[in-house]
Amino acid sequence: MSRAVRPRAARKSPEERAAEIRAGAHDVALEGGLWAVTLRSVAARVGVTPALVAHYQPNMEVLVADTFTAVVAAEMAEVAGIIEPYSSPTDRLAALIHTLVETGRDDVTAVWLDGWSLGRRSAPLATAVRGQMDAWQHLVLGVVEAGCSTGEFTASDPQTVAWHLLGMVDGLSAQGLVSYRDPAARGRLITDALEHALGLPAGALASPESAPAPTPAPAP
Amino acid sequence: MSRAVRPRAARKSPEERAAEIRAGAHDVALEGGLWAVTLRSVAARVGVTPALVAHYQPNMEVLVADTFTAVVAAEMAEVAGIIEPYSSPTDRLAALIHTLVETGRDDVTAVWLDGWSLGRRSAPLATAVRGQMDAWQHLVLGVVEAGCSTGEFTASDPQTVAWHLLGMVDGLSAQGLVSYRDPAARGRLITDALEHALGLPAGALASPESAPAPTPAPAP
DNA sequence: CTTGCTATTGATCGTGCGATCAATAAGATT
DNA sequence: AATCTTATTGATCGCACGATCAATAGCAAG
Repeated sequence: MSRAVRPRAARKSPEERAAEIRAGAHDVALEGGLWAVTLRSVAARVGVTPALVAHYQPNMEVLVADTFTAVVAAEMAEVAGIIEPYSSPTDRLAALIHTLVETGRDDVTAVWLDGWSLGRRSAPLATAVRGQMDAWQHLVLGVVEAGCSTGEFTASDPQTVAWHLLGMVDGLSAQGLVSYRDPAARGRLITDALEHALGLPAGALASPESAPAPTPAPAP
Repeated sequence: MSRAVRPRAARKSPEERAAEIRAGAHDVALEGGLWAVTLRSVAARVGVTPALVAHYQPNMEVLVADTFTAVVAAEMAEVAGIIEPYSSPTDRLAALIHTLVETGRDDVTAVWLDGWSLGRRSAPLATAVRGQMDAWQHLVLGVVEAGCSTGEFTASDPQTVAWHLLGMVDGLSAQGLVSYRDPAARGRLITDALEHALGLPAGALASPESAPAPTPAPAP
């Protein structure tokens, strides 16, 4: 099989090595949750000694917190990219819900759960978690407010609606980790509730047509 | 301070000792979450050797799963007892939401989070978690259906409403663990959403009068 | 008082954790 | 080619985990 002994790691610039370690921690977190992010697991993933990982980090508490932020921020950027092509706030919201709830994202959900759980005992992590929750709130709020501007949505308090959506997504995603009900049912529950909250006709937030409205790409 | 050496534990009947261990695990879980439920921590809590705890359990996986069930079932029984005295479904629902979200239950919330998280890797725990989720669904569904019967609530699908409520409670409680917003705001978000979903007038689910309608106790 | 049953213990094994530090060797500089 | 800088390592510490097992000691029955 694979060789039992690890060759000495190539010498790299501190910046490059630090980036590798961050990436390794990222991967480990997606595979095993934040609890799995340990000196040894990250070192093995990067192909390096645990001592080197320790050398690049003040302590594991901050590596875990930073990794949480990286994982969640990356996911948010990805989702933002997915919904961006849709032209109307309604379609964007539908795509957002569909993406979040119905396209297996258990790995990121597990990271969120660990963040809330571990955050009780790690101040840096708790701060990171609150920061990402605010970022998500900001993203969703933008869509809701846009819909209110165009008149598509009817909501007296967009802030509350955004929070409502995220609260349900968080709760139902957590439930999904132990296979409670199926993704489609979870999606329907959320779309129904949101259509209600936004004064939309039933079905308005059902899965958007798979091909997003094409945004003509500017010539490079 | 306290003596450094532990006296030999008194000899007890297996049933009694097993009950002590269950109780010890229960306490440990409430204090530190399911991750803290370990051979050594439970043994220390009970005042006994780790080996004895191991002796009474097939392995830690099942003790953790059983402890989860015990903690959550106890909480549900407590909540059921709190809302029972209220006479109308509306008051019962208001009391339920108020109790769940606005009276610090971070300890039990942490146990839920650990259940979802650890449940990914422990089959017995995952089963236990699903079982308790069903139990909660049953409790809430009873209240919602009662309200529909009396005509207080207008809901086409009580199942969905119950799930909606629990999904939000789970999500917002998790958020609360890292001090995201305050309990009152979380409660308001839920009551507003549910009043909407149940066709209730605004404010109908606001915190019930603190003194529940007295149920005449039967003479013993 | 002696005997038998068994609840309880102490010792121990192997694993994985975070962390530290002197020693090493790869690459850049001269 | 010799020298310097520093990225990387190996060794090690102390701790906590789950698990196992022969030895011990408390209690009840005889």
